[in-house]
Amino acid sequence: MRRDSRLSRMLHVLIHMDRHYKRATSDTIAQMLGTNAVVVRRTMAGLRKQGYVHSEQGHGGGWELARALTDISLFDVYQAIGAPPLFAIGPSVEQPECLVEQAVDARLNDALQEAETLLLERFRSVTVADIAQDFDACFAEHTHHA
Amino acid sequence: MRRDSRLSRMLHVLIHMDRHYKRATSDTIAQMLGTNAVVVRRTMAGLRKQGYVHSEQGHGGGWELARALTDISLFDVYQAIGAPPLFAIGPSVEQPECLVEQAVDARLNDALQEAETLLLERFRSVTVADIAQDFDACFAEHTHHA
DNA sequence: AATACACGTAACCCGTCTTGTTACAGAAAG
DNA sequence: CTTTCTGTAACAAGACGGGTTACGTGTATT
Repeated sequence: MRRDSRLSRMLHVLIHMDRHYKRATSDTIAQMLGTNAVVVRRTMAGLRKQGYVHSEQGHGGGWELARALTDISLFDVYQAIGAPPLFAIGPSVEQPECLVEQAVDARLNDALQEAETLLLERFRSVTVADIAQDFDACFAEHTHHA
Repeated sequence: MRRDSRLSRMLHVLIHMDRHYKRATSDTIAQMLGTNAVVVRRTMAGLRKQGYVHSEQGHGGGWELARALTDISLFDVYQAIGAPPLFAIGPSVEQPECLVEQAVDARLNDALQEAETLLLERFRSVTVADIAQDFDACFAEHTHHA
């Protein structure tokens, strides 16, 4: 396990759910993602809390979209999974006493902050529907050549 | 231990070495960084291989700068420690078969790539000497008010 | 020569975090 | 009342940075 793949996975599943004519069970979704049902429930819990998806218990239950993909941005999904840390590098301690270390961390945090702002800005400006469109275009291309 | 702090630590120590009139031992450096001598040697090994610092064994030995801080950028140091992964998030698999997943990962990688480019650009444009100057300014300010 | 000092490196453990897995309780449909 | 679901808790696995011990090697001092 290297990098947190929850964002990627949730985007992936949201698009599949949009294409799925009926409720999808955690098991069905797990097979799509190549993982397991418990992981799906665990990760989707955040999306449910934010009202992006809805789950029904019992026989015939499962998951379904509660909002249009046009109303869900990558940022929304990122927030819904708990806004995990974006960067794998950073300063060593929170409040260093050493002034040299403070100067180092200030510069480092500046650069990281800039990158984070840009990244989250991109996340905000892209909806899951945009990605679904990318897929549609790619799929059309794919079948056209086949 | 959350985020990789090697870059921060190496920048920190390079500035201290520039201020240090003589060779610094791994133990001395370890105390500055709040860590231990073996970790220092391990991490500094990368800087030595790139020729940014030089180490001398035996009695009276230790570490010294092999280049001016003006000639070492944050990017150089980042590379020297092995260019560890910058991001803590990312796609789930390398080459997904699912076209939906491919579309998701493409968008995600686009955004990550943009952020990485920006970050490394900042790293390239800042020298360790720049940070040392920040410290000097801050230190002057500090003693002035005291 | 002997000793003390300091780097070089391998080996191992620990803490943290994501992910996978098992187990079990609750709810809804047949 | 059994089957099919979700909802959680609990725990193991794997990865990775960092801390620690141990031991080898080179160098100056005595």
